[in-house]
Amino acid sequence: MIDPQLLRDNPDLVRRSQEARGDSVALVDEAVAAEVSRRDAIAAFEQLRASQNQFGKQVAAAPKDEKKALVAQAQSLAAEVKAASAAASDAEAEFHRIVGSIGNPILDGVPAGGEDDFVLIKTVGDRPTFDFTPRDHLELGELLGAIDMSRGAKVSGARFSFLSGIGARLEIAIMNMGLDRAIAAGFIPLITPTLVKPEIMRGTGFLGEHADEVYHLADDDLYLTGTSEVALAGYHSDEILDLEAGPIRYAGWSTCYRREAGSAGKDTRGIIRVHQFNKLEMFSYVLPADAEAEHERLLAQQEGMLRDLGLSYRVIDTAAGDLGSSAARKYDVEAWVPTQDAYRELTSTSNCTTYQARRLDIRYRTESGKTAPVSTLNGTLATTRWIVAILETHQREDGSVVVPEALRPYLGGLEILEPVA
RNA sequence: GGAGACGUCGCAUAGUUCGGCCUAGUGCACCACCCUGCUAAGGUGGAGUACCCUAACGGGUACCGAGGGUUCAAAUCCCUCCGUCUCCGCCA
Repeated sequence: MIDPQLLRDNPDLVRRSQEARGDSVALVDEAVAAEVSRRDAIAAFEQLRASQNQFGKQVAAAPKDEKKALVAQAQSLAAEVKAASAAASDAEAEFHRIVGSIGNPILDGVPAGGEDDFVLIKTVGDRPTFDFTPRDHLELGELLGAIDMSRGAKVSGARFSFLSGIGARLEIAIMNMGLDRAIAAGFIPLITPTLVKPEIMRGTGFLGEHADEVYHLADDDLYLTGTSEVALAGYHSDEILDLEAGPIRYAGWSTCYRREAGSAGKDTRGIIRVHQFNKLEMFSYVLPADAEAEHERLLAQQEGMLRDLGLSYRVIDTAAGDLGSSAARKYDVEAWVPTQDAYRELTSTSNCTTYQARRLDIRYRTESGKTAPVSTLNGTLATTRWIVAILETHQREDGSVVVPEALRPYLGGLEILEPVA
């Protein structure tokens, strides 16, 4: 949720953000109006309630013979209070509904527009070149006995896979490499629940426009998380955190589930876009003033991983329209995928400023002793999809794949992945 | 899945029998000040969260796991749900 104070003080800033995102600007004015009626309704209710409380004391103190008359008198007041109370909670709900649908105001410098309007920040590493026709990740995966899509489809349907043999080991290796680095950088490992309650899913902002991307278990009213960000953000919900000693950082390890509802026909081959994968996610709770610096830290962690895995990549500053509602800025790190002749997203890191924390009620104590929402940030540190870029980048003519040095310790020293007979 | 107990303002507890004197008492911890010649004890006061009104001082409302209900009035009565613990059953 955005800061209601911002709505009063600087609605223009919110309007500009909505505009850049391609979202409704009129919503801002609706929100301002809803705020006024909310306050009026609350004031009216509280005044009535105060007089009812006063009256209650009179009744309690009155001698027996006067009580009956007083009680009769209080009945109409009670009805008024009830009506005013209902009006106040309606106005409150309406206000939250409207304000809740306004996206996090973007940070300075975030480009306006949609998916293609990103700003390129940097390109790192030489694109691999081959003196043979490179195989795509699925062909390689099958040669290596690492990826089995057809059995995935047999058991669970399209967009499900089995990682077998070296494929399974490769995924665990990537995840473990990420975990070791995360621990070294002060992140606390956390294996998170992947089923969460509606309020947590809503609080993290995933039940907005993209609600159809989320699996829902109707019988239990629980949601399958598409990223451990959800559980990591919910972890400290309704808490007041002590950030005196610095940011609180977690590395969440979980399986992720996505319906991929809007991507029919897109990336249907291999494991680029599947319904289920594993991911190690960084998540930081920081003071608002430290959020942008933390964002750069998360990005640096991600770049370190890609660089040491020998991948060629670029970093982009995602355009406003391509941000989730919670993010005020998002950097994607995209690796070069030779057979697609394109950069594909391997990691994403978002600065949600205080937006997510406000929804989930995560606060810290300011110097004056007041409470204020913290800032939250998240970023991928390792995920199944990386197998795609690693296989394709480091492949050789015979279908074998050279293991990047940094990854070898996690594969028992294995240097070359050899095709199975 | 069955039976039972419990969920109170940081922690621990009182209050729930018979609704109003509980806008919630007490202890510990905490903060400020006082006293004290000493790493202690004592005294006084303060102290939760959110929202609303106010220039400010200050005032008001809500919150006793969550949500409904009964009532002039609910921590206290009723219903639903959630969580914790104990016992039993079932299953990897």
